[in-house]
Amino acid sequence: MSLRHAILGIVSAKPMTGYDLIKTFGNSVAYTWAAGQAQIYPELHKMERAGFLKSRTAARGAGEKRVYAITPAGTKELRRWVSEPVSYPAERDALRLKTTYMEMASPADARRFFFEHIDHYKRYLERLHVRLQVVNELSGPLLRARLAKEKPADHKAIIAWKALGVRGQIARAEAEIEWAHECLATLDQLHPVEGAAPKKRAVHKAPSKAVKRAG
Amino acid sequence: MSLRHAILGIVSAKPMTGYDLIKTFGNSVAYTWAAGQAQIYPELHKMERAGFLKSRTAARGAGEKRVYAITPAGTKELRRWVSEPVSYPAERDALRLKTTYMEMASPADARRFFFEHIDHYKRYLERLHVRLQVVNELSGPLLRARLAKEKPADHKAIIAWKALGVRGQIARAEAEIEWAHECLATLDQLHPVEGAAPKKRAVHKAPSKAVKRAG
DNA sequence: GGAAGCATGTAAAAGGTTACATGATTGC
DNA sequence: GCAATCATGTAACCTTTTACATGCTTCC
Repeated sequence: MSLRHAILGIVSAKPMTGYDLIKTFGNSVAYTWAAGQAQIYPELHKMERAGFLKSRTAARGAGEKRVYAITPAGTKELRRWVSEPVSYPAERDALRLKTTYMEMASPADARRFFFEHIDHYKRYLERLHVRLQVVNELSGPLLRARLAKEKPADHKAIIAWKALGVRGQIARAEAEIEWAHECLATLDQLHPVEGAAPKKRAVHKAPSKAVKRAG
Repeated sequence: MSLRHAILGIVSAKPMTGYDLIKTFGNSVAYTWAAGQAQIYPELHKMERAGFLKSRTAARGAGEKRVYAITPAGTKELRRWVSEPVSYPAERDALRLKTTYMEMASPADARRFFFEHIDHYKRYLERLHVRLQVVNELSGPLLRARLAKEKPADHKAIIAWKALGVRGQIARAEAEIEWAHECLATLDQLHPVEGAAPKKRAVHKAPSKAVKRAG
């Protein structure tokens, strides 16, 4: 149940509305724990009932909005969770499963998948590098709010751990890109492109036909 | 909905019972798509109703057991799915989220987490390497059954894709281990161990011991 | 007056986990 | 006889996704 703890982590830096929280989940936190609006509002209600959050109404023009702040019990729960061992979830990866049966797809489709894989993770990497810079330059408003609450002696550690979280995602993304290149290389060996200069050892295949096509 | 396609992939090699399928999910497939017994039996019923599988009863001593085989519709569905683009799920990683707030844990707890992370992925890596060897040596009964059904000209591609699926998981596990070492190095800088010789600019280097644990 | 963004919710369904529940067969 | 393993299921619960639903405020 980490959605709860992701929320506690965010509001521990600064009280905010559900809407603000949703935006935060769309930016910084999304790199490690994603959550949608339909999950966040009900969870806020549950957390207030459980005593981890306390809300107050604030003015918004003529109307009102609800601002959530962490309670001492919430802070305690956050620390408890941080110190508790993680349990590793079962592996589940659709593209990897698909790769296992990739001989059933056309070489063109296969090529497309791995290009898309590289593309996906390259774009993810770009956002991660931006995020890493934001962390290292302390240019994020939430991080600034957090640092303002903590002793200057602790700032170094706070920044280091945030950066390492991002670096972990970067490492994973880079591994995915490298793997996809490996897949493309294998694909080129299995199905040499007509007219293309053979790069390495050409694979000698007697039948010129493609492996197998859907149908 | 990849559970369905994982099942189709397995039974496309060889007809089997639900029980056999569960064992297979506990071994080979588990590396890319995990599923428990409580999911598999109901899914088999649904798939038979949908026409993707056909079951027949087989003798088991005095009793009976149910053997599922893929139908032409099932084969078609499998090929359709393989050729269909994947959609990337939202990122969700409990340890990475926890790392973001690791300054709230004690250095001892933090150290423990990353050692456990390394340990977890080292053991996973071991199983993956065994699996890779099984694939490359064609010593798995399911893979043999599959190859027996396909043209020898296609064998190379079938093996290559299975191996690449495993290699992807290996790449990811290795990236996790490297990252955890980076975290440990940072931890050493933030909280130098008493009596330890201070390294300047510690690069991620494995601590000589303690990474290993009895299985 | 209208668009963009602020703000807050609910409902239904899908997918997955944990626990419960049962009984036959094989090998020692 | 007993244990391990074969074999098949269900129930309750939790988490997440997709879609529906509403209305105010700010700025142009």
